[in-house]
Amino acid sequence: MPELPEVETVCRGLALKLLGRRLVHVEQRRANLRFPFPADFASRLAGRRVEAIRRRAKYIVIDLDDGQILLVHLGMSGSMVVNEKRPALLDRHDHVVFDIDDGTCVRFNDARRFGMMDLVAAADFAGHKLIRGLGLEPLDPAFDGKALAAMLKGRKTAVKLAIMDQRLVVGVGNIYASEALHRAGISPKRQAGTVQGERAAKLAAAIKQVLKDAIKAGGSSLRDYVQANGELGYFQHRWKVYDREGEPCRICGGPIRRLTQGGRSTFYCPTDQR
DNA sequence: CGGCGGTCCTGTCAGC
DNA sequence: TGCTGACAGGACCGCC
Repeated sequence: MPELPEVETVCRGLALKLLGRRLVHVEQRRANLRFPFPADFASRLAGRRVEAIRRRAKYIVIDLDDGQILLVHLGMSGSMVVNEKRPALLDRHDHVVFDIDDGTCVRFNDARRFGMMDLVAAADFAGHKLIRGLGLEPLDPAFDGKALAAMLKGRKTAVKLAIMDQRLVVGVGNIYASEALHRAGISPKRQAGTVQGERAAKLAAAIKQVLKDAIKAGGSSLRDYVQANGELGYFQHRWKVYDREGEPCRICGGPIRRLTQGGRSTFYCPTDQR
């Protein structure tokens, strides 16, 4: 899925198009994504004005004028596509279509359907099942070496799995986990609890930096990601290690290695990461 | 509580 | 060209 920088980019793109606008019509085109849609989903959204759009972890959080919040997760393959007009032909994976009061059209497209949408009263948001257990935002100043060391302390799992654990720190997915560990010079296999002190400070800084760089670049993307503004031409990031198995490390020139952790691919340089 | 494996679903690509 | 299996950005859930 889009990781934190991609979700941030989608939020910013959606805000440009939707802030202050009304949803004149919403079409829900199937009964469920990852979860069933809430009851009367489309009718509860029709006529609502968008007051704010923000991000929490990898969730898009849309405040509406009646005190409801539309919660959206893009899953692995979800995207928001904005068009000036509603297209004559929809894609088979366009699951929700929003018609906006200025005539534009926003479609939620998600081939794998690991994404989700829910409607929640603003007062119940913090206690929402999917929100309440989330960890620290990595770009929050409170997320620093000390905070990271405290959350990793005593953990026997590999550090790569730990920094992808949304209960500890949010928004770091499979790509940026590998990238941040390479930047920090830490092996993805290292036991999480041993990342303390200077190492933790370095890793926290590296996580912040890889995320910031990607946000600055407009969000990086892979093949089925479409920016919120609907433009194709998506950004090709030059990863340092991700998806570069066998290619030369940009630091030492040695081959990048791949391994499997928690069922997912990890990429790293065995020379520079310890 | 921590840690691990299974699971949801479709699309794409490498290899035969 | 067609088939098959592996793999793809997530994360919840149940089990030990």
